[in-house]
Amino acid sequence: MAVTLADVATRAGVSAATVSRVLSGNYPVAGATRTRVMRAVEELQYVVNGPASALAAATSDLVGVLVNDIADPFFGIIASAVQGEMGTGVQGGSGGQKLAVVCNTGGSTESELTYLTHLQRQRAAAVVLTGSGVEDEKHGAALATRLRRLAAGGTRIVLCGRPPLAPPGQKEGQESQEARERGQDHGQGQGQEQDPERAHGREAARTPPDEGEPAPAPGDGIVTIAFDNRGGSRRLTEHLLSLGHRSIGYVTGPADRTTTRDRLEGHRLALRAGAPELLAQAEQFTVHGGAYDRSSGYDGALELLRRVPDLTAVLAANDTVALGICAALRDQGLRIPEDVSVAGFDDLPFSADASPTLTTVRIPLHDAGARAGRLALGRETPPPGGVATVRTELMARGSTAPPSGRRA
Amino acid sequence: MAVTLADVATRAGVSAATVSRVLSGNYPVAGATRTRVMRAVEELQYVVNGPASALAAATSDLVGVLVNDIADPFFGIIASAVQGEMGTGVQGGSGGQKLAVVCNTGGSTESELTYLTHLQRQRAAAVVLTGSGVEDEKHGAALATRLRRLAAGGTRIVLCGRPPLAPPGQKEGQESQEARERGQDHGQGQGQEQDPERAHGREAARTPPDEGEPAPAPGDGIVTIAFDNRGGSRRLTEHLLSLGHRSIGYVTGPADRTTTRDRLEGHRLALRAGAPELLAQAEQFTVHGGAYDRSSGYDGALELLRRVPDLTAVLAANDTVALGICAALRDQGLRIPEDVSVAGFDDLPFSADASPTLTTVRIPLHDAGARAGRLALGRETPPPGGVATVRTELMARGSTAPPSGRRA
DNA sequence: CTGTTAGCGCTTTCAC
DNA sequence: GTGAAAGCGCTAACAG
Repeated sequence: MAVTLADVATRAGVSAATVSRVLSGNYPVAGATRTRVMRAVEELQYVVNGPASALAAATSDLVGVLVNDIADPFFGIIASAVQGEMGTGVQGGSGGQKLAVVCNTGGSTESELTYLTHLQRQRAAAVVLTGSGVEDEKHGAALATRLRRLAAGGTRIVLCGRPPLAPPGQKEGQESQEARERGQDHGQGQGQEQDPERAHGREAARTPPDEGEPAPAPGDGIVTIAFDNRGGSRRLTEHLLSLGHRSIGYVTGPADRTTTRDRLEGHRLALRAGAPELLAQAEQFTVHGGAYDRSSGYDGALELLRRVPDLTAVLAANDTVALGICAALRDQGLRIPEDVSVAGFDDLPFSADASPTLTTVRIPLHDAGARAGRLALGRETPPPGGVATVRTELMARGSTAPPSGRRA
Repeated sequence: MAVTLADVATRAGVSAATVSRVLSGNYPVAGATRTRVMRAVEELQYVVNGPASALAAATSDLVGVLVNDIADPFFGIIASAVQGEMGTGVQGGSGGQKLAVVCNTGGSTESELTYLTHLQRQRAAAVVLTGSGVEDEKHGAALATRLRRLAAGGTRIVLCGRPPLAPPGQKEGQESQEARERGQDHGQGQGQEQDPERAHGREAARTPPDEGEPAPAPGDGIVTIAFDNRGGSRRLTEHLLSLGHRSIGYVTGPADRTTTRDRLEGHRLALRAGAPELLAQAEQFTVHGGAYDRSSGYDGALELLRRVPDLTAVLAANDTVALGICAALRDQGLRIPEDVSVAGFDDLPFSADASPTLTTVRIPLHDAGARAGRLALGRETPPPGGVATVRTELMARGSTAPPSGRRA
């Protein structure tokens, strides 16, 4: 089990320090010596002892990636992109490569905290938290504290796909409340988001862009790549409205998630602007799904049909839920989109191949994940204010069409 | 960044050794002392330094999970199951929990080796290699050597979804060659696999089952959970044959993968047994896809249609490829299954919801992954011979039907 | 350019 | 039961 640095040193006839220098490569060493050392390494099949070097150097090459559900392609794609930036690709070298640790929280807040502890134990170089956060007052505070402590300890923190942390002193949710208000008067619903950044205008204005060196982000150094869920959802509902739908159901994601809230808000904003008369009965048209999964969509659609027999369109929390909705509708003998239109969210790979092809909102998951990865490595300058909002794009496809008045 | 064991010790008025004992819990400590220590830990927000303890204890709590493509649900499901066994769930404790590190190799052999090095550096407690291995003579040897060295160093190795390593002295591929021969006369094609274990009969016979203590597996201690790809594929083709198809195309996965080979073999076995006259033109009906992805299916189907205009059925390397095939077929104005039947493999979640629902072969990915996880932790006794083969099940659904003689 | 010298923070005998 | 002390294997100043 052994073979240590010292063994290599002896074998090569040099000191341990020299071997260390050769291996880490960040120090001048004579060519001949280097060769000799390398040969000894080869012969002895020496492999660095990670823990020992992490201890001595007080740094580790671990980067944690927290995901809510690794079996869900939404997270798989992001995780894959993050990892793609770690440089452990084909280049085989031994340079500054990091090891991305994908941690599956299952959406549980405790699990999230537990993993954070693990990563803190390992003195992780960075942590990327992906996807929807949980909207719990208590957890939010605990999480924020923990993250800031980690950041203070030198671990880079990147949030990807969730809103930025509320500022320290501030009450949970207050920030988003404000953004919500502003949301009402932004965008005219013509597909193109005018300025997603404005949703976090105040944050963004706080500090001027850092130029040059990949510096720690402003404020607490925690960087955020948010998704414009609200805007995308709004445009999606506008699309339905413009097709002539007036009986639009909505199957949401889990109640306490930021993503769920934002998407629902976007939907309501569109209604308010384009068909305010529908707002009164909004609750009746909304089913709160228990999870971002297929069965949640299946059951939700059934419930919706029960409540609103003349439904002409259903919006889903995401593409997977939409698939479940489609299955339920079909089982009820309804055709898509002739009888009922269906739309998802995320534009996962299977959505373009579904039958009919699924209307949805595209989030550039891969790009966002890659950027998060670069940020985590400090290879990219953080956006001004530490927050960037990623645009989303309406993908109008075959599963939505004008209502045909099947019954009524 | 600090707060060390010593700080806690001082605060609690005990020695560092005592704090260590309290924290690891595997040593008698007076109740009062324990309480005092715990309080100090709380107050100081102490978090163990992983590298330091790993160095001192010469063990780590990392478990590596190598996957070919984390964005593919096939791997996501397995990884999720493995991680589910690590016990980092809600139980929050600090006991023998392990941290599962999901590593995305992208199917690259170098990347696989690189990750193994990283993991070895970290002195990982176990490594789980999932999915199809690459059939390269050179790589196979390098990988086997590396794996055995890791195993010798105390790291548990589990292969999940790929065939067992060839015995040390033996030539690559020889083992499977033999199994292949035997495959020809096993099973009468009636859906139920008679005895998948027989495929590795020789291995299995080598050593009697270990009872009692989760002992290191027999032989080199490397445990394998293989999937019965060949049997499943065979039954799938039999299904098509029994529906009356005689013009069956096949879009394979990447050429050098064990999974690709096994599934193709199963297909050929079924043909040989049920419709030997088709064997002669088999090559013409086979398109070698470049990857396990959608576009590979799309392009493959187009090519197949070009070669064989009167095609009545297409088999896909997996479900994702099948989706691409469906898309291509539809784009050509063909109906599924009326004009052409399509079948996939794996039974990923979306397959049951596809339209039409996809005929495929189910692999119990979650169960297999969970078992691999338990094996990796030494919480389950290895199967006799160190190899278990997981059964696969034909899921006949809506995408396959008798040929209708659309044209001829 | 290379060797020497201290630790990094924790675990673990070995005494008390 | 608890403390003292000796490293685990490596890195990072310092000297040469």
